[in-house]
Amino acid sequence: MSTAKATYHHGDLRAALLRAATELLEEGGETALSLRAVARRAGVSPAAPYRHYADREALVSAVAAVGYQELAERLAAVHPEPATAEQLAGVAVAYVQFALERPALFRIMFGEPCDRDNDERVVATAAVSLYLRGIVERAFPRADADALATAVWALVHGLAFLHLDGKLDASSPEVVADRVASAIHAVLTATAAAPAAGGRWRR
Amino acid sequence: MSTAKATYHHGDLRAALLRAATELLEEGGETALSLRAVARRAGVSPAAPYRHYADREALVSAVAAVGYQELAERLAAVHPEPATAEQLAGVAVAYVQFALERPALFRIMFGEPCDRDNDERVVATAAVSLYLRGIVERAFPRADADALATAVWALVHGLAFLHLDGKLDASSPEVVADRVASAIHAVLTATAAAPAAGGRWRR
DNA sequence: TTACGAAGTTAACGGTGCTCACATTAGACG
DNA sequence: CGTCTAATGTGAGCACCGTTAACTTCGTAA
Repeated sequence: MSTAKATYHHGDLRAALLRAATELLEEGGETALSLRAVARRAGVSPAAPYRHYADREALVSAVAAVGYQELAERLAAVHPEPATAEQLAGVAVAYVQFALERPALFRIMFGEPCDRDNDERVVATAAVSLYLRGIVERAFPRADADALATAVWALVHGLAFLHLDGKLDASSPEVVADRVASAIHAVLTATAAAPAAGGRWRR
Repeated sequence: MSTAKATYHHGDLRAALLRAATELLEEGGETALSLRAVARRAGVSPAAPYRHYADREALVSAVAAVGYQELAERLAAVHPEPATAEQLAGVAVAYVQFALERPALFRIMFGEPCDRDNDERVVATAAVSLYLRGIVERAFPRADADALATAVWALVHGLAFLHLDGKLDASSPEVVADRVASAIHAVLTATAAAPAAGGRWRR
């Protein structure tokens, strides 16, 4: 009762809109996230949101931004400072599970063109990127950190999307976790499996 | 002049709709691909498409299906039967470049929930999957082919999306090609960069 | 030739994003 | 304590969307 007065204009729409939008997204997927529906749920006229968000895109971006934050927290919760390949795999599993648990949110975050001028978004994704880079530097100190961090992010990101799209079976969390872990294992030990003994990178 | 009669009902809508849809997608992105606009461009009433496609989703799926085919051809054109890590990298670059050249199409193909009951779609993606698996089996005969093929697809797919979303700089095709190649290189030689000499997978 | 069924049309419903002119009111300033 | 202003919410309205239903056209097979 301390939060909103509820008597005058509204209190703080913007926050209410953001919350309503998140709920609608969770309940009905991206299509359910219409500006009018959000306004309806916030108990306000269809034009009111435009006082706080330039357009639908801006509201969606705001939802995505909190999504990035939640993803970052989720990853950090797995291991504060992962430093081995197995811990890296654990983080990867968490990333994919996040995508599968909240598919609509994940698609909002990554599945559509992102307006570059949304600060929250770029900051948040930079955080994810840095976190991964840290892991890579600790686990593979002698590697090209930039390239490897990019590769790891892409690998994990791709696994998330392929599961999300039904390209890979995602019927149970266990099989997903297994597949993610073994994919990472396979790729990190691929050189050993190349035909030329030792499997050096040839050029 | 041999193709369409243009005198009677229409000739073959369905094909014309598919073509119009592809054009609109290319010109104005996903949002431009409305059933009404497609009908307009095909010179037909707004309700006509429903004789050939159950709903918008069905038409979009059809567009996606030809996208899968084109992607498959594009990859096959790089190397008919890639068998080394470098050739694999070449295929990866082609995959990412396809995504960047035709972003809207790529997003249609992968960026939204895919209805499982569209045969064309599942067949086409199976083809891509098999193609990659073949490469992996030839280049890394001693690896777990399933796991490694999955990992490679995910890696490449993730690289495509991260570039598409501006998470990675995609300003010029050259820097993209470089990044993709070195990411693959990095991940395939990661074990050698692990702290424990030899970099075996620990458990 | 006629009757049928596939393919196209028109009109309409409810929903959407967005804009503009207007009403209200919180809070700063005299 | 009163007043003015700028922010915030309203209502009506535009153009568009997907989808459906009832209707018309017309090639084709009996």
